[in-house]
Amino acid sequence: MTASISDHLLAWYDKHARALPWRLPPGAPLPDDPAWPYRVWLSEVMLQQTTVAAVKPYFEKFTALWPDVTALAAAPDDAVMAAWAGLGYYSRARNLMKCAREVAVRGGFPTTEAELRQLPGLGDYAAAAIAAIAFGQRAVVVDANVERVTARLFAITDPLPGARKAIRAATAGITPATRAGDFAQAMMDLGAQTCTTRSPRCLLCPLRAHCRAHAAGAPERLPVKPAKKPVPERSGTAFWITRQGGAEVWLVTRPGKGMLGGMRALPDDGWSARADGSGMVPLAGDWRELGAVRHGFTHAQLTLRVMALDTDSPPPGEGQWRPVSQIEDAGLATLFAKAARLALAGG
DNA sequence: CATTCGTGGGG
DNA sequence: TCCCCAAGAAT
Repeated sequence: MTASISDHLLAWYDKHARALPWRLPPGAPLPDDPAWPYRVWLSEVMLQQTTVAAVKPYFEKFTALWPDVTALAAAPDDAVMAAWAGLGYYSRARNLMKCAREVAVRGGFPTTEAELRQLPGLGDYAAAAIAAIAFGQRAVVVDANVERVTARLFAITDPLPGARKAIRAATAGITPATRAGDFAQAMMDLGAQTCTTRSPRCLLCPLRAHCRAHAAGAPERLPVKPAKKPVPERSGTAFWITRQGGAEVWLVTRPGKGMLGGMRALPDDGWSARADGSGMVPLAGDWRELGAVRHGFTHAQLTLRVMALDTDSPPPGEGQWRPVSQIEDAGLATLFAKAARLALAGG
């Protein structure tokens, strides 16, 4: 039988695999070390909808602070949320803690795809990826890279998300019985570096001869994606409330669900992706207008006005005074870090 | 099935 | 500047 797609791809991967902090060299035996599945799991969660470049420093920080799942399970919530600050999609960090604690109680990660799928924060993709990469099991791993590569290989022209079933079936058809983890990572490397969204580098592609979209002449058109909805424009106000002449600032912890859920933050006027903030100040005083910051979310574009007040009276509600000198370590999401920077610059 | 959830980099 | 989107999951 002629060499298969997976054979070609694995041979390519053996030469061209990216070296990544959470990855073994191609073909390496799986370490018999509980820290190994932990690192695979941590990287997979961090990499959800997030670029490799963005993940790297966070992966290094997390593994230095918490080298294994037991250590992470024992960490206080606010420390984990603060360490995640800036990486985005904060429900991942909340689920990360839930998952770590479940895994610590049961004495280690489960090794089957079905069991992994039951853990918080692990969906179809991550469960398959961890089963294959961490435990060497044959699992069909489909992320956005694989979706793109497979749609092109087989010239699947049905638009997403309807095409997912066919894409998954086609991916299953080329997933090998052994080295499924390397195969998945090879597909993702290929998608990230060669079979890219806008201008695929077909001349460098090991699967060029197998690719129906390349043969047809317009691989960059696949997969067909649905039109995106317009992003609404929102406005809100954040409050930089200090005491002792600006030495300490009042920070709150946002509710556990919703935008920036569970994160330490500046108090604000209740803006959301769905509605503008009220614009009302939380306490009376001689407020100063410092200006505004712009911040783009996936589903809203926000202009956040920043107002400042130095006061001796405690603001209403839960919160705590934090030293302004350590604001960089307070664990603010990027939006509020921008607002804090504006305040520190004096408007 | 559609919506909600961040952020930073590249074209 | 603007738009696109990246190792998706939860609801």
